[in-house]
Amino acid sequence: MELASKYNPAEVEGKWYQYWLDNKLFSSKPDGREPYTVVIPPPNVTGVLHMGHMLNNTIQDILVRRARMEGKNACWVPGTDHASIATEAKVVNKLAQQGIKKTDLTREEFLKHAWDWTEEHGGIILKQLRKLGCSCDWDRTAFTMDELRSKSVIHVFVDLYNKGLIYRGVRMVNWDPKALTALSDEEVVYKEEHSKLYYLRYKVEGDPDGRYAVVATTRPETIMGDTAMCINPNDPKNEWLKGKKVIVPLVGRVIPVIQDDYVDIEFGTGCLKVTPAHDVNDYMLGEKYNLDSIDIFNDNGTLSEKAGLYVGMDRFEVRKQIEKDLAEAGLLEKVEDYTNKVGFSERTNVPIEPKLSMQWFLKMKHFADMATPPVMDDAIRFVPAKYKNTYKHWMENIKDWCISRQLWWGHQIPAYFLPKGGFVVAESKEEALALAKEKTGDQTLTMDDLRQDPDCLDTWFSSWLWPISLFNGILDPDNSEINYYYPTADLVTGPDIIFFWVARMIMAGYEYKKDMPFKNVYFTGIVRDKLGRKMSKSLGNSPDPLMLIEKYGADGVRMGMMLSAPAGNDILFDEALCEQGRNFNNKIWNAFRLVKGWQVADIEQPAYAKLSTEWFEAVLAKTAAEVADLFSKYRISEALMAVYRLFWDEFSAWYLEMIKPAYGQPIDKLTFEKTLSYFDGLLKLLHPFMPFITEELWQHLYERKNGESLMVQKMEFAQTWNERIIADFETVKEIISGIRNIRTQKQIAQKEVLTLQVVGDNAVDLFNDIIAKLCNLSNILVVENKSEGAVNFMIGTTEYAVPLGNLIDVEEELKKLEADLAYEEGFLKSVQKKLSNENFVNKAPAKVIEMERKKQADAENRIAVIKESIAALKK
RNA sequence: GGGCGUUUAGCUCAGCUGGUUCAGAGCAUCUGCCUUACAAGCAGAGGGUCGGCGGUUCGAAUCCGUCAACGCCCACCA
Repeated sequence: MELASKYNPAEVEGKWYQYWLDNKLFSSKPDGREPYTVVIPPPNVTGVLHMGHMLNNTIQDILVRRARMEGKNACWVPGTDHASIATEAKVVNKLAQQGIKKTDLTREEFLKHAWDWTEEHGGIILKQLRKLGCSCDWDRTAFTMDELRSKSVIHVFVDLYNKGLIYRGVRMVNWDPKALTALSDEEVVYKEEHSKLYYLRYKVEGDPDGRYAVVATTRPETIMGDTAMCINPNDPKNEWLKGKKVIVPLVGRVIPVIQDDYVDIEFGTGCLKVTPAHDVNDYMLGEKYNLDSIDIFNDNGTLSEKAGLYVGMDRFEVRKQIEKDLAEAGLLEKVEDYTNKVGFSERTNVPIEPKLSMQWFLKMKHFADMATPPVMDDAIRFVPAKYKNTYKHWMENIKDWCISRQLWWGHQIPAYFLPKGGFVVAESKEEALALAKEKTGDQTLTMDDLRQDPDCLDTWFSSWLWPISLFNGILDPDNSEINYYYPTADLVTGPDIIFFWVARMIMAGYEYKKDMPFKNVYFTGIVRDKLGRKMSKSLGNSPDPLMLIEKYGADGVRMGMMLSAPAGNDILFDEALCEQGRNFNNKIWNAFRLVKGWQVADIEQPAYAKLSTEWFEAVLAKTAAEVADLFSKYRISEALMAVYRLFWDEFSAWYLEMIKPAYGQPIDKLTFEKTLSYFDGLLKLLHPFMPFITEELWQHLYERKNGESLMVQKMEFAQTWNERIIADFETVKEIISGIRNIRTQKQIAQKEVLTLQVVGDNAVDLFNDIIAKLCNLSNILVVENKSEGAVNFMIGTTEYAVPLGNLIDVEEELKKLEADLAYEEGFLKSVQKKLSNENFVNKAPAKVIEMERKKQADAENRIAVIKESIAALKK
């Protein structure tokens, strides 16, 4: 077989992916094996692949492929999320470009557009995952709004309502004036803003002296909603305002001065304007003191009729205008610069408006109580564990979840309003009608009399069921699939959705399966560029993943991602890492070319080759065990590094060089076959990280039958190994390095044959042939004294020397030896100091003292050798 | 304002309950090599008083305190 000197991923990746698909190797059905289940964090259905997905899905695929090779029944379920608010926004934008307003459409018309859009763009991202090599069971591809998932969501809503855990009511919610919907607390991100603090004058009603109170506010545009002013009862400077009434500037409304110790005496003037409709705290004050609530805003953030002033203007325009008007009216005391935190909508990035509105809520305490202990007790393991704290804190301060959204794209809330007030909740309109008749006693009611709540549910209200609903565990709770695949094994996701998704899945798991949804959660970091900046479209610092795959191959990119991705740490992505990945592919490729290029002959195995195979066998087994251990700790990038070094250093640089036959010579059959089997083992270890190149080479390693694949080979390695040979060979490596170093320093070509002298005892003489081979030595001799004109080096306490005759530079050699001597003497001194310290000798454990004594003896030994060498040179 | 985390070579990170010359790895850098698998390579080398200060200890990168810088999460101070 002729192989190019460079590996070309493009030629093989598509071929093998199709082969895996054709042979149904990703497919999973319940059987007698131990299941290993992973559910994909469903990407937005209309999204495209970005670097975060690349990282996340690479990790999942590595875990899944590894588990599959460990003999488990691996099932990775893919799917997409309808992403209610994000998708609806995209559709609205697209319609706007065509000159269509959402408000001009009926719900049905709009949903038709949304489904068209979903079908057009939907699933692109899943196709892209195939390019990356993801081994998902595509036959199981699901969508959070497909029939089964939708029915599950509706069923759960009705169930929780019947359990009394869902309620409807008017509450202060986070209102997104752009998306025109309520949001949950988690969908609000607080950002620091440089704004202004306005000091407004509120004249005291009927005050003969025309006195006024000053109120500091960041939102002067809300004064039209003021229904009280509040002071702290213990505030002496505002004592005079007690029991008075004040006049809202410009508006002219007379409002009472109330007292509550909520007010911070130190802040501003100690006077607080109270706007119950537009501030969460004011709302609480309003409730407490039974104040009027005037909602001055329309849903889109413009001023409503109720404001009386500035009607129809945008809230931020009003802020500018009212500042001028207040100043003109002499009602603006002063304006200060001020920094405060403003809540923004996570999706539309506009400032949130606290708004009183009728919404559906889920009571959360019940869920938090169930979901906290398993994480704290590590029944569900978080990697890294630090997120346990975050989780606990959120659970302990949980608030009810606003689950209704004023959107059309999503699961419509299964509540039906009755003609004469009230509502019923049911899974279908038929059931709703029956319930309605029962509730009202009115048997003449028809379907047409029922009006379904137009709102839909928060996206996360469907995603929280994902690990269950994927296996139809909601509608058919005891089916064989859910019983087999649930609980899933590992969840791989970002810490940014720990509350949105992870926590809530745990809640749903215990509510509906009485069990955890997954055993381990691996939190990835955020992918940043090499300067540490978040990747974003606007910065243009986010590489296109598909271009990267084209350039470096999927295996190269996967390795690039994994090289710097410890759990929980942000990863600083640098294309150079993909290059490293590609180079590694090439290394593997070329090692394969070498091995497969050998002539094999039926000759006896040379002793050095036998020893080499014994050594590598030990290294392979030991590293495989290390890798398994690292995987169990989810230290995946370290596992990759261990395999990388095994292949590059131990196998290619050492082992292959050791057994490589001389030019034109054949290799013995036994060594060759062992080498192929090591290659086979290496490919298995590598396969989860780089599936394509490993499959390509595995297929060529031996004759394979159609349908066979590395993907499903058993990852099995010896559990014990010869530790002694590994340790001995480390010494051998040092000896070889020492000789190579001499060659480099003295500029002696590899072709020139040298000899090696071992002064005293040769502890690793078994390896003489190998040392001679790798260093081009004619012989290795044990001597009592090294020859004159030999350059020496020490490994431990053994001296090695290479006779060079008159090649050596005496001056230079002396200099080097003097430096060594100085170092050794310094070292000896520090050891002696330790040993002469009574405290140390009395208190340190015997083992440690013994160690120090050995250090001392060794150092003395080496010093003697160096001094001897110096003396010899000076002669 | 509260909580958590990080700080080790130019970069990204290991270093578990303090003790084998423990200060490591990969990349990058430098030097020499187109040696018949691989220049996307081979061989060799340099580089850090483990953020600062203080403490515990015979002994601290490792434990404690404190300060600093950075990052993340949470929080209704207008």
